[in-house]
Amino acid sequence: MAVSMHDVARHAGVSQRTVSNVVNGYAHVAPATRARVQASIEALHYRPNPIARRLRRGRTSTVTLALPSLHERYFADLAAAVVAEARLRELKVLVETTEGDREVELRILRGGDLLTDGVIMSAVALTAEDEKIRHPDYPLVLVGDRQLRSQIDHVGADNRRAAREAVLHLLDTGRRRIALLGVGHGPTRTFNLRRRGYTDALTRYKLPVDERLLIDSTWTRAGGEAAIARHLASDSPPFDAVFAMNDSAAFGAMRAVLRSGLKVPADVAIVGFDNIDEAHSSVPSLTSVGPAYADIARAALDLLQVQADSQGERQPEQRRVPFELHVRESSTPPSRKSRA
Amino acid sequence: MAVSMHDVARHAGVSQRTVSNVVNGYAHVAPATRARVQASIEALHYRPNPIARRLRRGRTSTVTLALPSLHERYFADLAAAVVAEARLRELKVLVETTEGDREVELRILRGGDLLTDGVIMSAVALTAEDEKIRHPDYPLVLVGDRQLRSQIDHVGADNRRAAREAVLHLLDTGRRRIALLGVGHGPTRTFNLRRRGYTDALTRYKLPVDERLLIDSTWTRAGGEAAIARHLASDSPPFDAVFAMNDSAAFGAMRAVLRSGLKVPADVAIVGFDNIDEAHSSVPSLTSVGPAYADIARAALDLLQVQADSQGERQPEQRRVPFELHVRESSTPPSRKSRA
DNA sequence: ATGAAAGCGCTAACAC
DNA sequence: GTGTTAGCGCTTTCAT
Repeated sequence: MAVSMHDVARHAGVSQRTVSNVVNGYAHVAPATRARVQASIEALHYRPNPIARRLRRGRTSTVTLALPSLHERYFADLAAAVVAEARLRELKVLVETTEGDREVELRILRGGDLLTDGVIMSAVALTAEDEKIRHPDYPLVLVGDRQLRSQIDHVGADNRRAAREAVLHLLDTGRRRIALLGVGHGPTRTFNLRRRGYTDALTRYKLPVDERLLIDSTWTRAGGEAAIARHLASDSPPFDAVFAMNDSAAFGAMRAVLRSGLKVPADVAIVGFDNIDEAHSSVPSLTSVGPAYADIARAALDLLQVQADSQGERQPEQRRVPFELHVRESSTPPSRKSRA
Repeated sequence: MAVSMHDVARHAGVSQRTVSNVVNGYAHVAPATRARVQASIEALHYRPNPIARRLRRGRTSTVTLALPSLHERYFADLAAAVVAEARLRELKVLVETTEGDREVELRILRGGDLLTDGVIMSAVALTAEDEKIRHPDYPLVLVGDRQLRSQIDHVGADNRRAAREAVLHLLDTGRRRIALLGVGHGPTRTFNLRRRGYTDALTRYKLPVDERLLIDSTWTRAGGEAAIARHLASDSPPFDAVFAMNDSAAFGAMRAVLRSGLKVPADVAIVGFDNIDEAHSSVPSLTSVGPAYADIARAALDLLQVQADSQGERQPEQRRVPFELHVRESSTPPSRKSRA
């Protein structure tokens, strides 16, 4: 067995209590005593046993992060953010992968093994019905773009606001005829929110929505390219910017625009959604809105803390965190120099 | 407080010992007793306290995985593999990110907080000198391509064998004049191992090494492209395959080959190293060797177990795990149909 | 087959 | 300012 607090106490000729006081940096320890205890700690190479401490304190200072996988960049980045934010709060993070397996998600909903102080989960297989089996006292926060759950705290990104910011960026840099690419496809809820953000921005500038600039297209590269090419070849009204529902469609649009002989961003600015890797490596690089991972992590850990502090008589909360707009070459104002 | 084993014992009218036996599935419990205890467990919604169990058992059944970051795909994939393999062994994984900070790595070397049963670390800032401060009894395994450490168990990938497999694949599919791209650059040790693998393969086929096919180049896209373009434009002997020291150089090579009017893979097969994302999305997709994450995870957890079981009188071990060859379009034999 | 009880290493309430 | 000590909830030795 390793050396315990008791051993140190004996070695220093004090009580265990005093050793504990020294180790935990409590006040009211005579300097001489403290020094003696410190010496014994070093002499014996004493290290406090964190498990005993956890048992005694009744808290683990650890949270579980349950994700479908770590192979997708989105989840890996989210995990990185949670680990970083947890570190600031002196918390550890236990990572579990669910592989999107409903059974695994259900087990976590029931409290898993109760090993940590709570769980942050990105659930993909749970249904609204499943909520009922949730462990009543075990802190749990859901993250991600899934449907709102009525009874469980949830952190999601603010699609409407993100779209508004993206479009405002285009308006702020002088664009006035902004096409919305990806209409009629994608997850309905998500699309509606983003379209509303598009409208919000135009309204802010007192501009009407021109229905002819709402371009029907799947959220794919091929779909975006075909739709934009078709638009450009037709007698539809021209645009000086494209706001695409995701980056794939945006890249398709970029290709169609360039092939038509127009320049990006000089003639047409392009903004995408999701901020995929390619967005910053493409030529020109693509302006895009992406999740603000640090904000998500912070909100999730905050909610866990709130649950731990409350005695159960709370109403569940939905926290919307903003996306981040990454301005790149595809929308750099024509008047400015494009960045390297 | 939550309901404890003691509560269940009282409720069922048995001793705590019997409840423990039931919970842990021990034999020698009368069926009737077991049923009664089970009923009480359910009635009271009893869940064993894992922290108390860990304290008592003296094991946490948890390992720490310390990585520089989770943003790089390599580390995220490694983490995914460790989590998956740990799950099979009924172990939990605590993830920490070091940000490549030497102080953080040193703290882990000293045993960190001793919270888990051991650490798997991908160290990037430690020097050979640092080894000395290692905690003597705390299981630690280093993973990655760093220099061999004499006193700490280490899991690394087998560069020589990987290169040999890659070149054998080219030879097996009929290539006979295989250029080695990236000579004179990159990490010396890594380069030497991979070149040796190249030679091994040729030797196996009783082919001589043609010095003129050892092409000097940085391990970058631009470097690879320039070097191959130069070679093709000169009167240097032609090749029917290129084995590049990494995928970036391989993509450069691919571009140079295509621009010269030659076809990939019909005229020239190309194989890279690292298996980066782009390798499977490019057109044509790139054959490449990459780390076998599952093998790394398995070896690392095995070593941790070995250390836990041994009483310190072991010699440190270096485990070399194989890379995996991902055959894609850039080296698909001309005789076969290229896959979609 | 089951009970009684010690004790893992720590924190903190209670003394003085 | 420091000592004494009772648990936190569990596993497990020693009984019977």
